[in-house]
Amino acid sequence: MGTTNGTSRSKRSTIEDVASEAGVSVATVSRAMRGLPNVAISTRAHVVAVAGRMGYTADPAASRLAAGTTKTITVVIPNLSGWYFSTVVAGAEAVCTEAGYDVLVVGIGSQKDLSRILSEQYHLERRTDGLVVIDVAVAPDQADSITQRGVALTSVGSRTAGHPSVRIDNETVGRIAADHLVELGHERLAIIGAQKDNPLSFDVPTLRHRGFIGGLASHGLAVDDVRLEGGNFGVDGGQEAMAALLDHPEPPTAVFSMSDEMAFGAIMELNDRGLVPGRDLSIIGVDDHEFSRVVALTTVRQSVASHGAAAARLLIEAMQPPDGQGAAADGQLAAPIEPAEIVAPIELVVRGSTGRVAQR
Amino acid sequence: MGTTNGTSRSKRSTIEDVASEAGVSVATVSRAMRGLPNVAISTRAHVVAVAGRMGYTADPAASRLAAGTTKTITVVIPNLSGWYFSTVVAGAEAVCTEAGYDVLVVGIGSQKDLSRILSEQYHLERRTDGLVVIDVAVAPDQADSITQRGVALTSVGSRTAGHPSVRIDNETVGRIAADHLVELGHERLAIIGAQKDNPLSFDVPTLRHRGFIGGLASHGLAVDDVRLEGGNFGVDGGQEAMAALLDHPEPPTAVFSMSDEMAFGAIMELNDRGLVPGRDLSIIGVDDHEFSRVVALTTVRQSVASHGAAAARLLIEAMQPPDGQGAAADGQLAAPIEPAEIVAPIELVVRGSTGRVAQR
DNA sequence: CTGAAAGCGCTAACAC
DNA sequence: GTGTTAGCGCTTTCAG
Repeated sequence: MGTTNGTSRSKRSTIEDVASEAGVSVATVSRAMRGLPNVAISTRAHVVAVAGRMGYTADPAASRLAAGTTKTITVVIPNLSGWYFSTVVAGAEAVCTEAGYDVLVVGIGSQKDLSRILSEQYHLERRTDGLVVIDVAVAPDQADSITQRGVALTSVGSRTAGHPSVRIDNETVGRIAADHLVELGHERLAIIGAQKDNPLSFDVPTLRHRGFIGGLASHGLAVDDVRLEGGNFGVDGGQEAMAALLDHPEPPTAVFSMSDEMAFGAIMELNDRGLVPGRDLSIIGVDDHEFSRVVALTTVRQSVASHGAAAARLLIEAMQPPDGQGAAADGQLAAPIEPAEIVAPIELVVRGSTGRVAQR
Repeated sequence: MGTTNGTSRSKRSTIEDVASEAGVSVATVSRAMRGLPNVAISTRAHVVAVAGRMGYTADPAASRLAAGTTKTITVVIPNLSGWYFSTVVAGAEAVCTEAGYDVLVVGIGSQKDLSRILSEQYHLERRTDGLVVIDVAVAPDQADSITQRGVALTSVGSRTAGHPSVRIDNETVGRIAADHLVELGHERLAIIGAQKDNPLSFDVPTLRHRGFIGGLASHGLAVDDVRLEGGNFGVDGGQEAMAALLDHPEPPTAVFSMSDEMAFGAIMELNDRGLVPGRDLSIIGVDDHEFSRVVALTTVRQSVASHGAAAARLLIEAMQPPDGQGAAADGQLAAPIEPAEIVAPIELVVRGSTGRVAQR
């Protein structure tokens, strides 16, 4: 008993099916389904009901082509494995899915991959409505080109000028670590994870380093004595760094590891040498990795999952059409609202890996 | 100097632009770009060159609509955070991206979410060409409906009848653990992570359990003495389970933890009680988690990242058009090729957490 | 408030 | 081999 042709209900229903079934035009169905204005309240109810009964939903591919909007958010990360990144992604994914967005994940192995994504011919704007960029440096001009193409941008871990971001205050992280260690009486200190080279940049290691040094200074400690070791933010790097530190004739009594993962490696090295963390040598990390409590690592906690969620929310918000109701009454342009910059809380979590300086 | 209209090169070029610029029809451009047959070799070269010069690439949204194919693969997981899942995803993502597929990630909190994805109106087939399902049970009829909709399916962690899969032999996992412990002289054993209820199913805990028991039996050990504790496969669960075991008047001398993460929790509990793993009580896990070596956990290793990569490859292979060149010479139907079922290798990794039974 | 019609950019028959 | 021409299913002016 169909309206137009007698096709049985085997195929997936299209907007036309719904239109004829509801006795309205496709345009009306389209409006009704998307909550656009200019639809009689009763009409809308009817259409929605019919659509529901028929199990109709707009074909995403078709609406993408027609509307140029994708209902998709892309998460860009250096690599998916690794606790930090996957946790952030998990937080973001939950929010996006909840809001009806598909979540695309792309791993950026090298800076090259980034430019590929950003290149004209990748059709970024045809694939996604917004980008959540995690711990990837986006140059200002890249960022602008992204938004000019109609793609929203939010970063977590570092800020991108003019765009929303979620991050922690990395200098304070360093300062908290320094305070804690100094209060325990330590004076021979070292850092694992420091970026030895460019000491003026604004990247995470540098900021934490600066904060740490600053913290020491404010306690009247000489900052030149702090030994630095690199460490690629992985377990291996941490272990090697600690080994190097311990091989020195006069090893530190406390070390600040810029990530928990490196701290784990450092702790392994201590164990291997029969030293016990918190007694023979104090170590403090950053993150509060899920595993930190297993090895009783003192750390500066950040709640990574919530960072991802917050970033996703900012992004979704940024993607809402510029204005809803009251178009600026007077002729003034709406003041270019400052993009939200969330500085997430951090917190010292004291466990067994730090203790009073051992008297020698 | 354009061919048709004088629009400057400001807008992204379409297939028509390329066609007129190359002096051929859009159909030819389409064929040439996609490597389809029936294009003169010289024409193809020319078209590709022109397209390259113009920075042209097919708009994904448009080709999805027209061709019904998405060049997108969807990874379905219980949750993204967690070492196991994120590692599998990382492996899959790398392969998919390499092959030119976009990677969609969807977290399945509950069984409900799965059915949502699978429901008609989600237009699964309009969003993705294939599914990699990680540790999610897909019912046979669900699986069939998926492929009937033209979406390929591969699972990792468990097999789905009639579809490619990547998994390990979980019974052997249990057996290896049993062998190791028995060889060290242990006789009072326990399992952490056992599924106490449905002992006949084919899920992972059950299989490992069965293998473990079987292994003991083949050494002539009574299987009824094995204490079972649940444990949700997380650190907390492992800790609680170990606590329960130790509170028993006659605690085991060795325990088989069905995952490394639970083993970590168990080790915490041992530490808290001043017991040392491998001396006072032996514990063996499964996975070879990246942190297992940090706590010297003996474990049955599986190489998780490669599982994800392998699954992605199987999927991509399965999505290739049924046949390329030599259509079956005689009238026979091509034998319905058995879907590949990869049983990945596992390996005992002995570290410090297991040792000879302590003499009391 | 609603409908008609013109595309969105590409692919896939079908002719030549 | 190559060109022509319908659509894919939806959104969006533009009239009423």
